[in-house]
Amino acid sequence: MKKEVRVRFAPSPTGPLHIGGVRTALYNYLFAKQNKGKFILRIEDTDQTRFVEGAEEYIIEAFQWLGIEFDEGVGIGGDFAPYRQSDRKSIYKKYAQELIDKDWAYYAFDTPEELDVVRKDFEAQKKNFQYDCQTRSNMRNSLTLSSNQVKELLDSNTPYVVRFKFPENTEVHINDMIRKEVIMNTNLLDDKVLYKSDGMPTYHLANVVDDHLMQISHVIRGEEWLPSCPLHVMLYKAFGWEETMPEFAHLPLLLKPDGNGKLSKRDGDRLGFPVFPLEWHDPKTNEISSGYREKGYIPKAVINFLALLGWNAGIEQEIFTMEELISLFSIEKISKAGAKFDLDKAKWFNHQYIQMTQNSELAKNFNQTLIEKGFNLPITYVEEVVGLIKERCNFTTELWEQGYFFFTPPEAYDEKIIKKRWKPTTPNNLIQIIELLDTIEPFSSAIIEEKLHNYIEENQLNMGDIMNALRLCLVGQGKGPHLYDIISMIGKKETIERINKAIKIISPQ
RNA sequence: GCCCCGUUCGUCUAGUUGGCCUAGGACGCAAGAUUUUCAUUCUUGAAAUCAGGGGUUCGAAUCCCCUACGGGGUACCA
Repeated sequence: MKKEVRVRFAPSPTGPLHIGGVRTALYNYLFAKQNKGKFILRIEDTDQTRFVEGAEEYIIEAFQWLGIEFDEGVGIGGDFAPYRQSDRKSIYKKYAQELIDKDWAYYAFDTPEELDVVRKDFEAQKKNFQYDCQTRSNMRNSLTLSSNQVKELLDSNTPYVVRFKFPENTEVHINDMIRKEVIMNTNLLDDKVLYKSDGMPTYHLANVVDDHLMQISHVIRGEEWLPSCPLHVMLYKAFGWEETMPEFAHLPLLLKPDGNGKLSKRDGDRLGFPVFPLEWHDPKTNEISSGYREKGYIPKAVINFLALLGWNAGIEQEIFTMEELISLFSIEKISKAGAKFDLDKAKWFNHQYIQMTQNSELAKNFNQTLIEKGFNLPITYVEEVVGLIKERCNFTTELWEQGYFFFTPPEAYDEKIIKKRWKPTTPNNLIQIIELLDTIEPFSSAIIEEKLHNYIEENQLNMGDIMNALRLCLVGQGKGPHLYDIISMIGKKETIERINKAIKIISPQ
């Protein structure tokens, strides 16, 4: 019988959720849904010194915005609660103790200061210190001290940590679903701290214990965890949990768009694109980092783009619904190399999704902006405007700059267009156009187009000059959708007013 | 330094059991078409001797080795 798929996303609440983390979560989600399994949110806050106010709430809100739902976890609950590691503090100690009792771990009394000294010493000799099977015999721990000494230290509340005791010269085999077999020798691995002197476990212990207790079937996480995976595998062995050990998949990293290296917060600020799903206000530094949501991205576009950054179904389709992603996803098809973040492609995806989004839905959000700006118009009007301008928007935030003229007259007139299209005869021609417009009934786009074209032809006027000058009057720039659509939308009265105003400002007599 | 992972157009990638690859698609770029404008859209094009070098083989982007380069790790951080 195949066991139930249970995967988890386990961020640490040290700040906003990085977009690479979003991708990791997405892959976990797709895998869980495809296998009719469970997707769990576990908060890994074992480092109390790095706790950041609001980070946990941010993470939950970000996934809500993205449309990624958890089945269990912080904020939802479930059979394996609690899901926050700080709330699980009491359960880890006995597991650390179990390892000590089984001789898979030991107490270490070396203080951070002492370790520093040793490290500096090694450095001076151009060597690298590692607390491992070679060096542990020279340190202050329960391996070198007598049991009486250890008992005394413990009884007198001397701070200690618990370290994993790697066996010497043993090969650890990892079966990674993406990279296949990876082998590492324990002689090169250090005796990682499992339990800290503050009474909290480290990631390594907590992660293995919780994954076991929560019956996690697959661990899908970033590549940065690959080097410590042998420790995790050994921990499962030490606990005697090999039978139910999850399968591992280590994802390639998201790289910065220019040059190389992990995508970081600074890159976003530097290159002008968000690295976080939602805008983040740092409570300590007061710094603001931009978010996809505030920049006008459609959540589905972000999902689609992210899914394809490191994974490919092997078909030429590029636009996928979440349902399609769920059915097509496979861990085996995840690429091994890191992927550079491509801003242009993200923009293209967003453009595609804006075109696919219903006008009514875009209008709902756009109307908020309009209300903030003091425009209160029927939603049907806003919907019509959206329909006319959305194809020229890459981001929903561009709706205003692509369509302001449907709501308010231009405040300025583009000098370049004036130079190119505003001739000495223009004002007179426009006055005639006004007279013509005044007679048009019904004032619909098609009729206006017909009448205007006829007029221009009959009077042997230059179509380009007239049309562009007219556009300048109404829009203020050489851009925008079909002029006749604009004219009919804003109405006869407004059109005529704008033409008169433009003539007055551009050609004052 | 040491350990691990990786390396196909500028970018994301297809290519998974070696032959249909004179290496395909998308973004971006260039040119053209459409258009009263800006976009959109459409067409066409340039763009990877598959990191380099050795093998194995009738035949390698695909298998093996070496080198180079890139990334990750090397904390009482996750």
